[in-house]
Amino acid sequence: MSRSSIVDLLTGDVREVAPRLLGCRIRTRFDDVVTEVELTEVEAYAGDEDPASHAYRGMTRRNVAMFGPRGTLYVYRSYGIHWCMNIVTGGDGIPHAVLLRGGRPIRGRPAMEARRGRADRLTDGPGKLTEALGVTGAHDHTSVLTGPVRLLDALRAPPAVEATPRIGVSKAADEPWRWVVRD
DNA sequence: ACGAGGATGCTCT
DNA sequence: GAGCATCCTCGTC
Repeated sequence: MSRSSIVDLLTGDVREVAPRLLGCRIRTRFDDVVTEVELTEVEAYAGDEDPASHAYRGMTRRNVAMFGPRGTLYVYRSYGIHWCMNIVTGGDGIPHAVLLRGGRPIRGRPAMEARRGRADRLTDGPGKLTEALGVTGAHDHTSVLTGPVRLLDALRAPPAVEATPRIGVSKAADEPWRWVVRD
């Protein structure tokens, strides 16, 4: 089965799509400053089937973007301080999404260091990754297919991945819906 | 290596 | 008013 487009990449059950995103890239371009990472850590959130999802109880002011088309970015504020980013996979009003939790910088490292205010631990957490890429609430509801925050296919063969329970959730804490690139 | 605690603000009950 | 899909610093071992 071959992949013909990024939309195809995002099509399917969110628990199949999420691990498939490992090795793919997120590239942002703001005022001609380009930063790019290769994804190494993701989590799946399965809407009304998933008590840990922000969309478990339906649409709220915060989570509207999750009900948008496949490829919509859902950016929310975490613990009052950080921004975290998801890519919507459900489409058709189905609020399934993949939380981007970590990556490896492959382009624009100086800009990432400037945004993070340090030179180490640039992208090894959802808040850090989002900050390094310059993504904020202003980008909520934009599309990773056409917007300033772009999802790009992997440059090489898919990496070996490993499934674990999700981080920091209290509901459905046993579901192994977090995937990381195996070291 | 690991754990505790603080910063900080918004969402939903 | 409670509870966060977190991060950082500073203790201690």
